[in-house]
Amino acid sequence: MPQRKSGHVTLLDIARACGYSVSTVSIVLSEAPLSQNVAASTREQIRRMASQLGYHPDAYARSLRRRRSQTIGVLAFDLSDPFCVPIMRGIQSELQTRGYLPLLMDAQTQRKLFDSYLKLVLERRAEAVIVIASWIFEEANLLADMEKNNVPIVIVGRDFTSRGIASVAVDNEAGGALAMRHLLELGHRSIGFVRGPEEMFDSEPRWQGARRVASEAGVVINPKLVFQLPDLVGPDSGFEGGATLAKEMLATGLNFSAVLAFDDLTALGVVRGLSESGLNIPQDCTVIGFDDVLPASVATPGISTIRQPLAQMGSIAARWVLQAIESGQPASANSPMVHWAQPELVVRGSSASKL
Amino acid sequence: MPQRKSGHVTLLDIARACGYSVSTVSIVLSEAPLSQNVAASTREQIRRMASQLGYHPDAYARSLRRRRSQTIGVLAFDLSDPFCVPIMRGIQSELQTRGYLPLLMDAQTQRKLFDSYLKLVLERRAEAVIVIASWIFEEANLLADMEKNNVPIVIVGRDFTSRGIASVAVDNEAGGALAMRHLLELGHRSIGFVRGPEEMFDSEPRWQGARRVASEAGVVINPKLVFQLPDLVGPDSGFEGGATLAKEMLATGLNFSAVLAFDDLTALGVVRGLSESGLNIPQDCTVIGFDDVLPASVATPGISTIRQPLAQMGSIAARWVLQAIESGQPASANSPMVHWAQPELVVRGSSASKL
DNA sequence: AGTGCTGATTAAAACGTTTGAACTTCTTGG
DNA sequence: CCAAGAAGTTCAAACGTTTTAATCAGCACT
Repeated sequence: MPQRKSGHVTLLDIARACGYSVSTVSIVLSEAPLSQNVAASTREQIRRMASQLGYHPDAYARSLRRRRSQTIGVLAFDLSDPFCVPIMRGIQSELQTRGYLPLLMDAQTQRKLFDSYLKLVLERRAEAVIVIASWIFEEANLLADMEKNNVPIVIVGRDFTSRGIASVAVDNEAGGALAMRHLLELGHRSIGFVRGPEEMFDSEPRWQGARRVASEAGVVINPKLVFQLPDLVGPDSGFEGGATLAKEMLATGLNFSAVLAFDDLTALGVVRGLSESGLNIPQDCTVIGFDDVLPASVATPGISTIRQPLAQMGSIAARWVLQAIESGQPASANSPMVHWAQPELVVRGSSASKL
Repeated sequence: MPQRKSGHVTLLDIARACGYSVSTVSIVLSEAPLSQNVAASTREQIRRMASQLGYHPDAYARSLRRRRSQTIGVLAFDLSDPFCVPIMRGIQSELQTRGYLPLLMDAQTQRKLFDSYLKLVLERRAEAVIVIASWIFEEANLLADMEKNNVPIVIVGRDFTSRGIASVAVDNEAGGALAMRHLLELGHRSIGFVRGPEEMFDSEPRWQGARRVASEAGVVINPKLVFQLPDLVGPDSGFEGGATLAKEMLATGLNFSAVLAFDDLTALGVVRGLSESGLNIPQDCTVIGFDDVLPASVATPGISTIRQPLAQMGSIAARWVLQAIESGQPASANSPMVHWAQPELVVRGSSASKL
């Protein structure tokens, strides 16, 4: 075991150990095109020595020289949102096959942290950035700082094309429509709604979709049964809100046999609120959510929901940034691209036909 | 805007732009001790120019030169396990205050991926590694490769001191005891058990703790009511298993008024199984889980559970590796350290007294 | 014997920083 | 008037790679 000063084996160590130059060793170990010209015996010897000494190339030195970090920043606004992980996995598996490393960061819903990570992404010379916007958030200067250093950006979970950023998002309108159609097919006519908070972008189109389908079917929505979550204070405040509003809904004294909730956590909140008031789900009221996160499937009854193809969305975002890197264009070349992912209805125990 | 060849502003660019040498610029911008000797006016000028050009120091060049990556590898075996995220946050907030960057990696339960990330950690010259072992996993060679390059390791979620690795884990025995005591205090005497799968380390001590408390109270456990989950095929197969075993438990025809489940997902499975067989929770049967993950709290009824102080565990692990780095010792100096985190009982709607 | 080729190897420069030592110029005390 | 600091700045080497161009031996052809 050679005495190394800085704790890590370098090319030089190997070169000395087997009597070749650093260049040769580098060429062999990095499998450069030139390595075909290196004598097979030499290659063999170098490789053996490398693994014997436990050599691992220094990514810092390599990236510095190659001027490529092979790294993509992935900035999640709130990793504790179960929504994020599948997206990340989609990204990760796409990047991996192409030899890129995702540099994962969790802003923990803190804007300050988000900013500091943005700086970090620049310092670490990430070749592109993917932002997972599970939540509300407004970042105009994000655009400024990144675009200036021409680092391609794609945002997933939110349509930011109006700000000139390529976006991958679920087709909320279609999802809202899907949910409404399901309720109508079950025979429900008096339906309560819990819309998302004002600040949440997803909310409006979901509502639009639901309303469109209702009016197409000639069903009127009683505005007294339409509630809206207050602005969120935390990632899981949808649950509390759902429970509270469900009770308010009952308090109106109006009849309803189904509730369409903004998302799964809200739906779970609604179930809680209704249950605490003595109702049985789904016998007394059908409840449907949106997203299809884990808690929706393991609750009893399972929550019917509109599933987002999260992994797929992640992998599209990844493909886009890679493409942008390779073409040298900013991802938002002329007119920023947008992909609307198609959601899917998942029927579970919280659905029942109207008798 | 100066024409830069490689897309990024360097110290040289700034130096040229304001007529000083690279050294001076470096000294100012990196706030080296020498910068006190630099004229205030010079400092001012350099800083202004730097921010005007949008300079961000190159982490690669810097780390190369300083021989410190300021990076800690954080290797999660399965990020989709809700268990991981709070731990990561604990780690992250601890590291952040000390100026380290967590290099987050998700092995997605794949051993192959895990190995390749281990290699990556070495290449990226992480100064230490924290492994989040949410799941079963056996890595003897982990030790070999890391320890050889003397990178300190701490594992959280599992006691690996027998392999010479510092570990932070919950005190499962105490947790099992806590759960059992809760059931006894509610008056339950006939209790069913769903133990964790053979391969899961956590399972045995939880069971020991529960049994100890039972025998101390003179309560006998009917072995016919003790079930065990089959080996897991996926991270959420605990749910399926719980549902199936709950039905088997009913099929024994034996009486029981409470079930102690291995973890929250299993408990949710049990609730599902019992409900499908027509029982009401908690009136007909109390159910308690372990971990306190999100789905347990938002289900209706909420699942009583034993909470692990996950964030705290993460931050202890982080403190340990930092300490190891600073002292130059491997974290597992002589005898590897172990911290047993104390769990806490959380009572929710799935608990009811025996009438 | 010179030319050109091939096959194997290497020297040296570069990537963007940091840093110990050196170099000025200026002050101050003797 | 000189020695000795101090203040402000710079030189140059180093960190571990990659890569271009060069070297060198051997060999075949005119």
